[in-house]
Amino acid sequence: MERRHFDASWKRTVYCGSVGSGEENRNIVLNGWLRRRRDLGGILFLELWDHTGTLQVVINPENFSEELQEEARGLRSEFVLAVKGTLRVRPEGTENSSMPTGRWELLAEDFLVLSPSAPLPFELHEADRVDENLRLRHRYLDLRRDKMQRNLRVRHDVARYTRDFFADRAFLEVETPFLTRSTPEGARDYLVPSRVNPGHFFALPQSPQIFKQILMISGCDRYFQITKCFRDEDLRADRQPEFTQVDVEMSFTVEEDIFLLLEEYIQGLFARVLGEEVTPPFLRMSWKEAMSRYGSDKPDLRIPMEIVDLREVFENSSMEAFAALLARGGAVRGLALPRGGALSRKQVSLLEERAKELGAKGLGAFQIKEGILKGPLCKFLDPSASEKLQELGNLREGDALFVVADEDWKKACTVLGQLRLELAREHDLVEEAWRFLWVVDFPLLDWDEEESRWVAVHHPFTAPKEEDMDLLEKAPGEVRSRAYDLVLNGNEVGGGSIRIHDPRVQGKVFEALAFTPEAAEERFGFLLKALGSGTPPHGGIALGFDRLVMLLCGAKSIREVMAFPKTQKAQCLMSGAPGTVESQQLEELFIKTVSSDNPEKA
RNA sequence: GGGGUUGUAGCUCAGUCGGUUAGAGUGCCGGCCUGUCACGCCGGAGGUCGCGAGUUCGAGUCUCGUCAGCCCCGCCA
Repeated sequence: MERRHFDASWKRTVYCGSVGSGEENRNIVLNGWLRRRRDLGGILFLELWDHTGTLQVVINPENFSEELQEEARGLRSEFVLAVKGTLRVRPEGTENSSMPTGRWELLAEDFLVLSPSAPLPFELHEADRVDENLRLRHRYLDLRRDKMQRNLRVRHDVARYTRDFFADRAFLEVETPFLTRSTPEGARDYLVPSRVNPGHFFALPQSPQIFKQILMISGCDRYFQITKCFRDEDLRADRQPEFTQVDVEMSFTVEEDIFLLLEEYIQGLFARVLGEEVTPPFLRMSWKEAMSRYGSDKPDLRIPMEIVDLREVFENSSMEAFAALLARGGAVRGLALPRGGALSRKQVSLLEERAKELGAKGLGAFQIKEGILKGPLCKFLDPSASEKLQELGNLREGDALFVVADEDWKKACTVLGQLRLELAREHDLVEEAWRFLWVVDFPLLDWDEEESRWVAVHHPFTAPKEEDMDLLEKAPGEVRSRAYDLVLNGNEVGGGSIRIHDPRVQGKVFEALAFTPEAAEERFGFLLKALGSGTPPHGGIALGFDRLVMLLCGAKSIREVMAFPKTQKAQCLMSGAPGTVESQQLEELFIKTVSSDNPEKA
């Protein structure tokens, strides 16, 4: 027989998932992958899949030559087929109501195998239960599933909406370079050696921060970009070495403009992608309040548990360690767990262990059982203190209260903040909702023990609050910045700030960061020069695009919404990146490696 | 760098107190079956129990080490 091939006559006339009423009895052609096969001996049913869905194909041997019957019996999972035939309503009683196209089927008249497939390493319909390792190694198969196709499509929809949203509001999309200069502050850079400049390196951008500020100085007025950023740090479920940001910057702007713009953006996004309503304005909360009440700078407001101050209970109690700690300026904080009274001694001691792991010196526990407050610390509390404790913790019958004391107020809060998250998950206390929050008034600087100097909490170009400027020299840790984060259900989905537009202020901040004028000149000279050439007040925000898409998809990890993500060791299991290179390539770059496999143990 | 957890057939898992030939479901291969839809029925192949030591008469099981995946802490301006 003449060898047939994929010519124009075999091109699909309709997608598998989009057949519908009004098309009955038409001749159609489908192209797709064979998802399932049910061979009844005579009649043969195929489920043909493409990214739009699946349609049942009927192969009745009576309509086919011996040769094609034989070929049909040899069809296997994920073969790529073109099928010609008549679309028809299924015979009465054979409809499948659990299938979107279950009223129809294609009565095949001819088919062509376009490509065979080797047996699969895992079954596609069970991929959600399969080792992620395996899915990543065979990502082309993993992505050939409705769920992953849907995630990719949501991602596409978010990107498209984003582009339209900002373009409609006179934002200019500008590409900034990937081959750029290493920035000493912040995350580790990915480095790229320059062949034509021996011994010199590019760095892949951690964010387009400096470039977008320079675009403002250039008079671009409003800029946005959906762009990759790179950080060579350890990975998490919501962190990849390369990730995508929606980067936004505006000139002649103040915080309120950014909040309004982003709230409108988010409202439209949720309406468009999920058809759900979220209503601005979003709650705003100072960093200090967030830390104090939730022990986190990205509190999950779906959890109805709050950290409380127990100073009043313990400052005059006979628990001398706590009283002394409080007198020295330390903190005693508590977190109530509804129905935590039922926790066993073992469960409580596991929690105590966990608190220690998180850096607490210990964990005090109270439980109310049958109207009586119980716990090892009870003996230090007189009746009024005991009452005060129950009142502050808002304790009811059957509840528990956990107490952490620490010299450092922040430490006490963050330990309880982490326990809050873990307890809420364990005891199913996380409400179903979209809870947005702006966290504002971040500290500008944070003391770095290792380097024994102040470092920027956000980045070194964040503007300090005008009213805190005079603290910059006296009490750097007290200075608040004009930075803000957008938080959704405990995830930081965006962060930004009003930037410094006065070169003198920028100089002072560099000074506070212990950069000598020479070091500042060496590292950021071009920015300082630009700042001194007519800089509009400006500010902006960067949204974590992958995280946003993850939340919209209801996914547990950003890997689920990235086509080709990397593992925790920053490897691509499919392509095998990173890999070794030819020694000639290294020579060209004037690079010598110390040891090819394990430099640390060499 | 640290803590936790997982690793047994292609895949998902079971494997008792250390005991003879390591099982199930599914997939794969072969046979039967003309309205199935997770098709059904019958048969078959398929194992470096992650890897390496050790204890023991005997190790999938116990001990130590090691590798890999994932989650978390540190880190992520």
